[in-house]
Amino acid sequence: MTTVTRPRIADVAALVGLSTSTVSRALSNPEMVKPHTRERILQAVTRLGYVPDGAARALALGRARMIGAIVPTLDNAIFARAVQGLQGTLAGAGYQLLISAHEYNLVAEAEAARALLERAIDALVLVGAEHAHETWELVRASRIPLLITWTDTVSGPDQQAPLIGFDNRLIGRLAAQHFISLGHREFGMISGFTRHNDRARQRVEGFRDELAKAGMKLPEANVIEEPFGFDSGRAGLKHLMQLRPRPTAVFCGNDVLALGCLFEAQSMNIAVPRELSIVGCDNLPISSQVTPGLSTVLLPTYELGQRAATALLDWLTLDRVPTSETLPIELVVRGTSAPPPL
Amino acid sequence: MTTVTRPRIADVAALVGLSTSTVSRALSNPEMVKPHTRERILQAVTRLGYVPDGAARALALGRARMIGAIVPTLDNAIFARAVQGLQGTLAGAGYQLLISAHEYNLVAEAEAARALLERAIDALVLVGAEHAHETWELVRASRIPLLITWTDTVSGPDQQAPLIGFDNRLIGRLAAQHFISLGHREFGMISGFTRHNDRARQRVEGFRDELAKAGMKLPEANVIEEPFGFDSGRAGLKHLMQLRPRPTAVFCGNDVLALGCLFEAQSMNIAVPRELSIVGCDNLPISSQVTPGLSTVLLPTYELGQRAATALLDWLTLDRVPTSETLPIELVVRGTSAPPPL
DNA sequence: CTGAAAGCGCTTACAG
DNA sequence: CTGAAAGCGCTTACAG
Repeated sequence: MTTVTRPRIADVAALVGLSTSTVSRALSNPEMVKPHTRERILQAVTRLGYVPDGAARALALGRARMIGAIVPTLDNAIFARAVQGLQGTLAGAGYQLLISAHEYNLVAEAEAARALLERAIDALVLVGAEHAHETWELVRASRIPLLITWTDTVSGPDQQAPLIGFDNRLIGRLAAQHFISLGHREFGMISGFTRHNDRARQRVEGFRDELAKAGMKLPEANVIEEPFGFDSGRAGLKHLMQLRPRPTAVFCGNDVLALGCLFEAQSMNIAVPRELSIVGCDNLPISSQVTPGLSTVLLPTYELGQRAATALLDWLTLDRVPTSETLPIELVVRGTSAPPPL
Repeated sequence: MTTVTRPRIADVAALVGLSTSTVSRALSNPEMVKPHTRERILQAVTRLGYVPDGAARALALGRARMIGAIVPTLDNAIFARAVQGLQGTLAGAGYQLLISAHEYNLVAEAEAARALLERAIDALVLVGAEHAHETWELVRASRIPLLITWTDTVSGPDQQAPLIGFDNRLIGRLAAQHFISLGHREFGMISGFTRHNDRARQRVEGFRDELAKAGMKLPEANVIEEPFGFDSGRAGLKHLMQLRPRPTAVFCGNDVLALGCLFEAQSMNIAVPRELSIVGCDNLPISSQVTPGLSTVLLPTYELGQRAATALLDWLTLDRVPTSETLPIELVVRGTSAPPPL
């Protein structure tokens, strides 16, 4: 009883006078063991506080019931929420989540991928389709299922990983259509860094393309790239407001930027929406709370996490390769939308 | 070359004509292998895309270089941020994070604990000192290091896990002192559920005790318990504003509640801070952005995550049991603070 | 500096 | 229904 190391399956077996085979079965395939035997084993398990060793189990079974996920950051509610959806659904099916963040650094992402692959994950979830060459190689060599999220567009020609995500170009197009329909003619955009970020890039492209279709331009100078964060939204607006002609409508790559932009407008005494319209992307909980409410493109990110989880589970347990999927998004119009000033 | 399973250490060994022992050493203890041999092995590793099997490695070594962490939710920036700090620091030292959330349900927490313990974690991080009996038993039986965070107060008499956290009573006391010094005499509090949440409970206690010291009361009816969320902050304020005498100062258990409270005050046309003062807790990034800025107790949660990580690393690698630690907190006064109306 | 062999703690055909 | 034995893929004393 005064063991200093944790109990092993052999300790349980010894206590009840049975073989480790039977104890193992009682735990993994209870129906293969006589009820009475099973009872005694379960009691011994509780008495000793026996918890199976995951490494040994994973080695014997060839799967660890762990999923790896690498996200840009957890320090943005939108990813935290998606991870929450992913983790909760996986846990419900007996899978645990190994999580890593790379802070928008694709080299760090590759290192994270290696670290996770070295820990016996059964599958890997990545955000976006743009990754370091090494990341692709590692995943390919490991031969585990890879699921791409957040985008519905492959980046290389040879990629065949299933995608569950959003049409990021459409996000920009929805914002542009909205502004155009309100009558705006001068536009600005505040984006996260587009380098190594396909989602950010596509949002800019979609916004610009839709404007072009209507015969309007989004000059390079009117697109501000900043790291994500409230202060970046603020700095972005300061920049944009110095341009002539001054933009009357600003699309922000996500709600954090858009809220920073909104707060800065208030600091600068620019009336929103009378003088300036703003559209964000994500629909964070806070976005409907602020005054005026933020117009934004709603992304169902919690559902994304859940869908990614179920897709992965189907893949792993039924060997059914998921079909790629584009989740529906919609523009939510709130108080930051109005026609341009006369 | 057309292997359908991933390469094993034996494949690498075969390719270079050496034993698996040598390949293993080249990877784990490079200095034990002749440089030229090492080179050849590394080339073979790259060529085959060999990544060691984590389960086998963990079984042989007796440690998996994985840490488990269970938090109430990731859907609150404050925990997401702490997890980010924890994960980043651990990854820097070669440890990966297995994460789980229990949505403030201690039974779910116990299940999560079991699930993580079954996956060969080297240590476990929990939030708060109040847990299901089963959780304590599981951790004890597993004999792995346990680190308690977010609080600096043990709950049972027999607990000896190190704690790295905050003085949650002090949080409430700081709010009370602040309100008292402004001249308030009628108080309200909006708290998360205190049942099974020692942090929330202690914040209420600290607030109430400090008021009592100054000869003032916080009646039961003036403490509103709601789940965490903006809407709860809103609902809480609606309740409080119906009380007579009406509170002029409201302390909220966290910033999400406080912001909801602030937004509702604006909806109800209650002037903040002229008619109502509000203090929150956490100092979320958004709290300094809104107008008026939210007065709050700043908790260094990112640092908490980092400190927890380094403490754990010391414990695991140097066998140095961490000493418990109370992280410094401070009241940040912003626009939601003012003397009561005459 | 390198290799053969034992061992980490499970699971599961195979036999009985 | 139960047990003896092999095997999962590594690591590491031990020998050379």
